[in-house]
Amino acid sequence: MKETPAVCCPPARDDVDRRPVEGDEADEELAALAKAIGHPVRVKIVRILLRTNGCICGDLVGELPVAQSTVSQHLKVLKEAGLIRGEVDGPRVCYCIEPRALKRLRVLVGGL
Amino acid sequence: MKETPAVCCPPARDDVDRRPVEGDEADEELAALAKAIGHPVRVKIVRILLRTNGCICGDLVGELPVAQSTVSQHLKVLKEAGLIRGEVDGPRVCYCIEPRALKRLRVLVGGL
DNA sequence: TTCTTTCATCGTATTTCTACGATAGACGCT
DNA sequence: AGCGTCTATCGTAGAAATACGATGAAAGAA
Repeated sequence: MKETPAVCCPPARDDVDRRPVEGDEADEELAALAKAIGHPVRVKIVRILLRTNGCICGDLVGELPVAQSTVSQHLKVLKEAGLIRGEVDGPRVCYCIEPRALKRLRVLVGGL
Repeated sequence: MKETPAVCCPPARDDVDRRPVEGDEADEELAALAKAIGHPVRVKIVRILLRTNGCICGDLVGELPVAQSTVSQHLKVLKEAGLIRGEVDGPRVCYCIEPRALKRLRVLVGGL
């Protein structure tokens, strides 16, 4: 009954995001978020993390057609963009989506 | 009264897009679209083209902090991603948004 | 035709991205 | 302590992105 650690992935807060949807800052923000998901492997990672919302870890490597170090790099890109979060769970690391960032991306794209 | 040529920018068709929202193809598609807007200057270009929906031309260069050749390159990226369209109007070129592609991007991001 | 304007393309330099294998650190287990 | 597992980081190599000035092609104006 312990398929997924479920250590991380806290329940999403659903408060309102008051940051502007356009302007120079929003442009930079949108560009950065878009760039982060601007790679097929990273799209897949996001999808996997959403699907297994109990957020898996290095099982990602098994699901993706690239080497472990490459997956780690992509995870780093997503993390630096704020789209995911990693939490150490013993010897492994549990990644999960940062729902606020994803929502922000949707808002910014929707604002176009 | 002829601020903008208004030569291109046909009225947007609003038929339904039946392509899947996930799967390998959708992943590639989303990654490509996201990558295209994954640069601040290109975000600005998209915004300008949306605002002046009568689609302007090289006035873009005046609005952006980069050289003419660089703007041209960014326009090429957006065009190759299918997000914009250019139509020759005498000596100048009139660019405008491809609404279907933008909608597709929204759908794909929304599908995450 | 010649000049001017508008834009794309070329050539180039610099930076960033992508991917891999190898290595090292952290942790649990024996 | 020693071992195996998991993951990040390093080092490297090749590809792609970004930016610029210079050049060229196309169209209208003189």
